Amino acid sequence: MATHHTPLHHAAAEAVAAHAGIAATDLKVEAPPRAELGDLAVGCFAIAKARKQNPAEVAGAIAAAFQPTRLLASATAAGPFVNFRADRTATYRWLIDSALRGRLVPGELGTGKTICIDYGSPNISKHLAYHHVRGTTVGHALAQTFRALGYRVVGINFLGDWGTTHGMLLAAWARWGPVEPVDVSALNALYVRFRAAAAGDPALEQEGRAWFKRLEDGDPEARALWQRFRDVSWAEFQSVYEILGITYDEVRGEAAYEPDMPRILETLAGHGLLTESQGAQVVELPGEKTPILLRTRDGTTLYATRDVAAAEYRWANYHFTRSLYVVDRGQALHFRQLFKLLGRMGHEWAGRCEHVPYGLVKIDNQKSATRLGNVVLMRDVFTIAETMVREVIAENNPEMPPDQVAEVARQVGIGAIVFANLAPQRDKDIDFDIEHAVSLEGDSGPYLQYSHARCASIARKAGGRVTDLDGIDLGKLAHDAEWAIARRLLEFPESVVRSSESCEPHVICHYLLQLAAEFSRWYTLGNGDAALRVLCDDAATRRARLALVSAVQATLRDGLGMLGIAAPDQM
RNA sequence: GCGCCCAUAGUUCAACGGAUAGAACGACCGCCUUCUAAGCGGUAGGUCGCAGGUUCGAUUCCUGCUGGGCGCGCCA
Repeated sequence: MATHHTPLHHAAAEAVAAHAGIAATDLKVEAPPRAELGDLAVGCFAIAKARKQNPAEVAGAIAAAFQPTRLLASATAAGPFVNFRADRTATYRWLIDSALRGRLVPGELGTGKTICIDYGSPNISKHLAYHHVRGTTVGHALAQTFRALGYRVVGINFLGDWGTTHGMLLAAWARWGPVEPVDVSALNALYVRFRAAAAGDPALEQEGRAWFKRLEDGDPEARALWQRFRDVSWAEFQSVYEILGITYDEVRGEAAYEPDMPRILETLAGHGLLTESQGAQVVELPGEKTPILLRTRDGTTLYATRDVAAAEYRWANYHFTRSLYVVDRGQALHFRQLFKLLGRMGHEWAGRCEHVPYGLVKIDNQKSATRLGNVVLMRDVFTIAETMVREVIAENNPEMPPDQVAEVARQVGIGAIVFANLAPQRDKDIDFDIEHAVSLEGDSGPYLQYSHARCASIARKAGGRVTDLDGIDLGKLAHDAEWAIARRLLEFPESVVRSSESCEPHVICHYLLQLAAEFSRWYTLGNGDAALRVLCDDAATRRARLALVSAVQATLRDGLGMLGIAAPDQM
């Protein structure tokens, strides 16, 4: 079952379906591997099999029977494939018009559907370390992508503001505090010191657990201190999210679910799911070697318990179509168990919950972790990236005012980092390398931004972007390099949809690299031949090319927006 | 020990079961009288970890193996 996201794909599928006695939606329409084969291809394997015929014969018959349509000019059989050639002028019109109106992607796909995305979700009182950038940028990219497709997105920051680690911090404060000023760095240092001391001292660990128990029991001193730590942390996190352009729709930490704990445990007991094991309350799950723990022998609740409450809250409030948890792969077991537990509790929506795992961000080939103290701060990496980029911007734009240089350096530096984290498949581990991450050459965020800036530059020189196609003769787009761009634009909707379905922002990253490359190839032709430039002498040709440039610019801007990357007009 | 994930060019990565496996970086050769060279073209570079299986067709799906990563009740 395939849905076709452009009228051309739809027309190609219909053309084959009409002669094959098969539904158009069952046919896959793809781009042929080489331009000389055609613009759209449909393989006849399934049809041939059903008819017990040779696929090549089927393709030949279908191609022979083809009647041109408004968008499709011709069809030829090549082996088992029917390859269609598009009517270029009609295709340009649809593509450019759609792109200019921001309607190239099917913006109605998610109408009436809600997607919850839990991402970022750091622990309070700890640094936002560089390795947090992966989940934060992936989650944000998914949120932006789903929004572009018309879904209602609830971006959730499920702050890690509860649990034993926070008891440890209180214990550390009681021992070594108070520290002034109270900021995340000071709290983080206190926590690291405590973990180091506790490593050889079980009594200290017990002290931490006791403090969490006090916190959970509502001890006023513990609560007041905890609240202060939380406020300080959130202010710090927000300043970093601002750099990334992220705003959350719901900031609701684990602590918010504290009042639900007794009810959750009662419900589980009521279902006869809860059993006792070594003093703890657990639930045995089918197919799992180890049970899921919901209550410690000290009587405190656990991550899993609060996750159950949060999942129920989200369902009750949002009735999501999908509820995504963008969390590192190391927690795969936890989520598998959590979702099984939700299912056993009778929640039919448990199947809508998905763990969206991502690989590690390693530093010098080592796993980075706050409790180990070997962290690089996200904020510091941003600053370094910005600084590295600023020189290049200033050098290449001598007339640009200093404020603007600083602003663009920020956009490009951050864009480089974000892209570097999004471009590989989620599953892959990333070894952090600032030189590579901030590289301005080759496949990178800045390459995309640069391509966009070139489009904007042309439009500036031409006196403005094209905003509608009235009076423009798109038949003037006669060069194959221009058509190559159109073919690529045709793939944008499918790429975005696939990216959303698989929760893989890298699909969009690679699509945009290809689009930018097609544009750059075309652009460079103008270096050798002034007649091939957008701003050529012939007014009609110039306007048609300008329209194409505007479509590319809009698509790059929209695509970068889905990735959470800024698209400056100059750089 | 058990479970999950990964393995493609020297390196970093693509390839929705289909047509001649593609980019980038690095190397080498070219293109600034350029609409921004942060760019473009070209050359060199691959037994798609190994062995089976399913299929008309497998880098893609299944099984086993090897190598690496991560995880496995009172952290999150």
